[in-house]
Amino acid sequence: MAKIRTPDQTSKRDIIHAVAAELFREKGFRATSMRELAAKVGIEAASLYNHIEGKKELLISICFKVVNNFTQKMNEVEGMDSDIISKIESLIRYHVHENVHNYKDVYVSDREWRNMDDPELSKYREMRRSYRKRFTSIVEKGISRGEIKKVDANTAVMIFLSAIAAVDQWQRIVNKVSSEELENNMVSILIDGLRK
Amino acid sequence: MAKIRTPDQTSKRDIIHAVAAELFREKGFRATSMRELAAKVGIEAASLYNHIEGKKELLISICFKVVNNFTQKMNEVEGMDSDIISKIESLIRYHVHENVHNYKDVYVSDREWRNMDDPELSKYREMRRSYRKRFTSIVEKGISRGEIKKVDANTAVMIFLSAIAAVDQWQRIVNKVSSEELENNMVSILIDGLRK
DNA sequence: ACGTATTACTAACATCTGTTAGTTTTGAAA
DNA sequence: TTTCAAAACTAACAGATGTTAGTAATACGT
Repeated sequence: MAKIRTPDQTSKRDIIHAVAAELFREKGFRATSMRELAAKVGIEAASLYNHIEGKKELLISICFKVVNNFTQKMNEVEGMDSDIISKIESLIRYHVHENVHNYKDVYVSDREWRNMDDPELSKYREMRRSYRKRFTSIVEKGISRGEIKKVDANTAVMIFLSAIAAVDQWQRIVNKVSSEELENNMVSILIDGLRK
Repeated sequence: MAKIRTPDQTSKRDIIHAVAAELFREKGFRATSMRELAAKVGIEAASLYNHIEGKKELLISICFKVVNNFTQKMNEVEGMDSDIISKIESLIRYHVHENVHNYKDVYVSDREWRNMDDPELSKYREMRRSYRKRFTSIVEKGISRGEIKKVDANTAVMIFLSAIAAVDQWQRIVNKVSSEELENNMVSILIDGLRK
């Protein structure tokens, strides 16, 4: 026999997934062709199918990798023994961190998930919905405990998630300011507002 | 001669543009076919070309309509004789209003502009960049006047714009809460923060 | 009612798409 | 060196795409 499972540090499959995330982010899922992806990997389009199952599978894999990470973080935070503001701060910092250090996958998951089909589409939507609901519950608990002023919890969570999701669009800022500084700025503005 | 310029209240061209915005929003520019657009208008695909120049022209028209509106509003606000917090509040309220009442065009302009080509693409990017810069300048003036606490102005503007751009994704909230209530919630959270 | 500009239609084009079939090359275990 | 699975290649498919050409229907000013 020969060439049995070469568990290279980075398999070609992983390379393809990484390049796909890069292209999906730059041009969008639909605007990225398998021939273009293959060229960037350095092989012919047909050869991709020795490593992956298809174009849609690439998107599904990226989207669920991201959403699983956030769900896991939410599990951690919910189990924390701390005040509500600290929990929210933890979540904001994690979002910023992921959007800076894992921005390709996160961006694709945020912007291109519409291109999935059922049943994955439904499952993905449900996971996102559940995440937002858990986030909202934390804010509401903060309000009832008096740690947070009375605002619409849904609106607050909407602001957090969308503001953070846009971090990667502002590459200039990310380049100028360090990730940590960015986290601090966002926490300060979101939690304490603008007014002096 | 016959059929000279029928200035109907809503020309077929306007209808096509409106339906296009609806489809581009729902499925994305690339995923929307001219045959699908035509079917929703009630004609054949080829007939569209009696009214419009092509698919790309539809996107260009939508994107610049939106960006021109925001630029005009910025002109107004810059000319206002009021304190900085009021100016920012005006901009936030205008963004929320547009995102609720003109959400199809705004969404397409925000999310699908990548599908334009040069020279429109460059011009569009420059207009957005200019708008953000002017917004940032307002925040910075607020800081130097002592109306606003010392935050990174770029980060603050990023939070505003992205948070507001996501309003339309939260249809449940928009449906439950009135546009005015939503404006008030967002102004409160963004300007005064969460902490009690 | 007539004439004509507008608008709709059918048919087709050239191109691009994701994917499959079949074949050859490659590279490590034996 | 032999052997054979892994992985590359070429060629082609079937379908969708935006758009054009050519033609028929339509509706309005006269």
